[in-house]
Amino acid sequence: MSDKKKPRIQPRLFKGTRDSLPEDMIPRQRVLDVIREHAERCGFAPLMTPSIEHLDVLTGKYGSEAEHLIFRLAYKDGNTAALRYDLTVPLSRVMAMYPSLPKPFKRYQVQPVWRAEKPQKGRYREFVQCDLDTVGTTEMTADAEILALTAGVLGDLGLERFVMRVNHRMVLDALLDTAGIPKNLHVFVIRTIDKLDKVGDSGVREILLKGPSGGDGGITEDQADLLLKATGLTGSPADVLPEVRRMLGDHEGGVRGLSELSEVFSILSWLDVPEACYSFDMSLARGLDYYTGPVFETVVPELSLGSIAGGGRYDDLIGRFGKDAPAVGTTLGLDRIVVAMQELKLIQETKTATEILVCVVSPDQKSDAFKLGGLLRRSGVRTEVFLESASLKKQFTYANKTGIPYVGLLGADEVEKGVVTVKDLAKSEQTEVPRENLVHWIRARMEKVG
RNA sequence: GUGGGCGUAGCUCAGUUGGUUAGAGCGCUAGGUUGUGGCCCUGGAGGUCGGGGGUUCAAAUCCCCUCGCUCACCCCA
Repeated sequence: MSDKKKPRIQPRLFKGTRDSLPEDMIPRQRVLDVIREHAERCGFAPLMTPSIEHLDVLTGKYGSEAEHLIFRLAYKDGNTAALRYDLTVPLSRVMAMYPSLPKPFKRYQVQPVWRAEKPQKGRYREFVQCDLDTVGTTEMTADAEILALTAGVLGDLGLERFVMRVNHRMVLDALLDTAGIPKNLHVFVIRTIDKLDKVGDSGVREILLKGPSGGDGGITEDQADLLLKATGLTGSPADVLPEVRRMLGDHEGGVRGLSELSEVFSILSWLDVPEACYSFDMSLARGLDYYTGPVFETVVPELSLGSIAGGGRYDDLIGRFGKDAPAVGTTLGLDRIVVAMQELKLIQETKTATEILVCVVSPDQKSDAFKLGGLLRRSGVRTEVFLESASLKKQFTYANKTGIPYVGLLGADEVEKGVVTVKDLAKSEQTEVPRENLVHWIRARMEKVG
């Protein structure tokens, strides 16, 4: 009857959003488990904040470029609210609101953020971020700990060939000062340098010489030479630090930035972070306005999906809410990490967590099936008991499509003999297992698989 | 905001001088096999050809407008 009627509302997704079906969620949860484990192992505590904030809490923090990308909400009488753009600004608000929190305050937070961008490959309007931050200390130990934690997580996930690029905002500013670049061109120059990966030295040089308006008003040839020479200095800290120091001379901010970086790198070595996992990279800028000290960004060079993590020190951000506090943190791009792992074939496709489906062979055996299911579940075996009275064909089809590896059959014969017939769907092998051995039997097999 | 590509079944797509009732594969569903899935065979359901207007005896096909998706730039996870 009404089957014939078409639904009036077309099911569709809002631009830039997607559904995470079980096959997407299962690997994501695995990644999340690793992140959570590492975070708590290092003393980071969980935090959640609302998705919606007052608009003025968010504005003026990210810089004019990013500011357009804040998702604004209008509600009654022209009041304005917005969806959070990242997790760092909400944390800053929390720190300003609860001054009695013990310092240093270390927290991790996993929640979606929203950006009103035009979506494209690997970029969405809603995506999940996982942030790790330490508030309340200016010590570089905090910066280094966060980098080490990032490396630990990525290493544990099997992403071996990642590189954490590290730079320092003060060093960058010192470089521009040393080159004699006027303050009003700093933002332009830094943004241009950030494009090195894409357009290369010559492209960057061209843009720099032309200036922000594209005509003249750019920097001089000599300045461009100096900048490109400096940004070419990328690699092991032991090699690069001294050269940069020579280049920047006595510039006060430069000296301070370099000494902070060298401290960070020392601590990383104490923490046994392999040298191959990080580099000093003079070309790293980071777009967000609120960074004040070390900045970092993690990439997997063999993949072209942008950065999978990024962060830095933001000592002045919390102060804008009235209560000063230094802070440093990183964002792990949960979704992108999963993509990276998929592309590197580090995730075996799993559609279900269920280990065995207990079939209801006939209505008479319903109680036996559910009793067995209960027993298995109490023993920690992930068990489904088929909920409907249906043909075995249908029940097997369900197991097959869902990806459940084992099927248990408990009919009159089995009940009488005190066994369960278990079929391995992948191998198409079937055996009778005594009821009391079933838990052990499954455990042994599931562990072998992984 | 600026450019390019694409909209035909749930999905991936065929469908050229405009011409009967718009097709395939996959998926879904029922059966072949009433204690057994994946393979195979047979049947079934499922389409205002993105939407609107125009040209024409006739439009998925040609023209105009519009909406949507997508990729790139910008910026970023």
